Amino acid sequence: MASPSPLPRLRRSTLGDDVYETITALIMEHTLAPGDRINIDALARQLEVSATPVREALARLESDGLVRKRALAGYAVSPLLTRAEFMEMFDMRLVLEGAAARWAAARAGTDTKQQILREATDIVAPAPEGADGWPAHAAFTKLDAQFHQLIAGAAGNPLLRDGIARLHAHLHIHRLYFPFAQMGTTAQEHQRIALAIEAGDEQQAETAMHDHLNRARERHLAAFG
Amino acid sequence: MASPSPLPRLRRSTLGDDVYETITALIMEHTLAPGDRINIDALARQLEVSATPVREALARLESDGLVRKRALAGYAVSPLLTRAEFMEMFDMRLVLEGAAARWAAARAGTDTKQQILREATDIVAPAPEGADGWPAHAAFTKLDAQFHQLIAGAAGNPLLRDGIARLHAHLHIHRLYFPFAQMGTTAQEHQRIALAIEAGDEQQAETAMHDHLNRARERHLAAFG
DNA sequence: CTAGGAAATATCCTATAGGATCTGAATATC
DNA sequence: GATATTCAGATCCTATAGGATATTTCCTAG
Repeated sequence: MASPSPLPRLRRSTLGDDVYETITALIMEHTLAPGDRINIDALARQLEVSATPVREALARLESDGLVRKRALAGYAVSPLLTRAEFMEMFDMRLVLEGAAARWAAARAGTDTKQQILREATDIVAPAPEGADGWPAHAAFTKLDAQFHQLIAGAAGNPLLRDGIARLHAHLHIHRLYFPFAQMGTTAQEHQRIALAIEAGDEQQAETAMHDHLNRARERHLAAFG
Repeated sequence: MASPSPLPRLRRSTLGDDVYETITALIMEHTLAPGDRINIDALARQLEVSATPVREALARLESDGLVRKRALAGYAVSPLLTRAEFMEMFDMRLVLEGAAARWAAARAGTDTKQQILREATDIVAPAPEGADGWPAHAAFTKLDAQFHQLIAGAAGNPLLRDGIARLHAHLHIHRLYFPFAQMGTTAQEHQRIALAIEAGDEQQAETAMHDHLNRARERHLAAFG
């Protein structure tokens, strides 16, 4: 037997890391709903840890923008976006994801481009068991996020990828409040983006991404009454 | 006497907030240099606080990207950017600050536009006491950052402003390692940006900002050998 | 019934203590 | 001399305790 590859490090995380991930998930799943006060002591009891790692996790989440701190009064989940904030976020998406599409068209390798095309196609048939309504919507939302995340990664700039991820975390929290997606229309929009990226056409990729985002914005605006 | 306006809240921050700001300043001033290990206990002793608010401040700074954590081994100041990272950061600046210039041209009010013009002019005479060399460089760097920050604010999108601020924090850490600025050239570039913004010419504002950033990139590349 | 104040309780924040793990120096082995 | 092992001390992480502050509840006066 040749020399074995080194064993993977068994553990390089702490309780604080676990708590951070747990709280993030609680927020994403709306167990901690937007605007909710976060009771540190109660949460620590539920998680069966002391308040110390909970506080540290919340400090990180504050800088992530997912929670807000009021000194001496504790933390709360960041509220749902106002209509104005929603518009600002889409403006920012236009800037960042437009650039991501452009750079992906310029830089992505063949394998990645094929994967982007596959993801654009997969979105049409998201529900594996003929599910309908909310489960279909959830599956679609997940695939939509994967598609955008894939392009963000394909752009080849970690700062851009992280910036888009931050926006998507906020967007994800809002998914319960958005109207059910129009999957056919979105799929076509995704495919136009993917085809432009595959063709290496930077300008067309950006235009298609802008088109998609602007239409998504209009679709989502119904949630703001 | 009409009803008095409510008195300002006397204090709405905690020791942890103070520690966060102190550590940020230590990093910005290179008292904690890039790559340095951060000894939590020693730092807590120096600051005459317990380790608790220090750990919380570091948790926030981790999410800010200014420090990195290695579980069970503690924190270190994020290292200086590699050449590749520096290039990625400038690509990101082109995207974000290009958009900021465009939006500022479209949205800024007359007062703000005048202020932008003033700041572009002020950068020519940064040293109040005929100082030379490093103090002039420091003063220039500060005014340069103010100019960019002003435009980011004038863009009217808080997400964009925050994104640019994050980039600038990283850039600021590197200022000790960059060549002395060519103030005359930079002033001209700033003025071109400011004039385009004042004129409300979005495209020209973005082009001028791109031009400025690309030239700044070239000037700074000497620091990478 | 409403408003204001006081008291009780809960929560937040920080210091301290202690166990787990890491780091670096000293020592042993080849 | 180079490398591996051991060990002591330092450091990190988390739990606990206690004081400060905020929030909630209760009571009283108008």
